[in-house]
Amino acid sequence: MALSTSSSALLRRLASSSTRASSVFRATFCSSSSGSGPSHTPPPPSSIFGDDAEVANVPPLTTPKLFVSGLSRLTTDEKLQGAFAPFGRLLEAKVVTDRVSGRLKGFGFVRYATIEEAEKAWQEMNAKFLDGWVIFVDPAKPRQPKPAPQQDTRSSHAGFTTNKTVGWCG
DNA sequence: GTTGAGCGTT
Repeated sequence: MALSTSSSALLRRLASSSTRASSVFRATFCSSSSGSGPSHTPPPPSSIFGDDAEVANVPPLTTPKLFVSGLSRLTTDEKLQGAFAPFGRLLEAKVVTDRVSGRLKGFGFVRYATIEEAEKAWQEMNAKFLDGWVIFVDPAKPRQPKPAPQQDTRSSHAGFTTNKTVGWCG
């Protein structure tokens, strides 16, 4: 099963209406009871994993940079930084702003010092509330394929000049 | 004065 942005996109639809999201969450938690069952909640079988409870539930990150979506349009860099700061050393926390409208796009990026901290923040902050909205954390993709590394086009004196020996030596 | 897809300006 693919546990990735797809599922996040699905959940985000359910969590969109903040005021009416309670019914969605309630339906999620009430799905165990089929109706004719008592209100007694069965304890979780913690010993089912035995002594070898090693589940690869969390794939390792390949980048210390995280993509945070679902942000409120009131959430700024500082808010993002304040929310992700206690989980590790943030090297950068930025929300993306639209240059045309001048407003926040509703998602941002956080970059930690190590992948380890980024993983922790990922687990701790994914599908959590921030500024009244449910945010989703995912590994960030590389920013750009680096299209133009600035080659000097002014070099008319490039090292490709064919040194033509003109003239006769005699 | 925001209501919602998505991966960024330096």
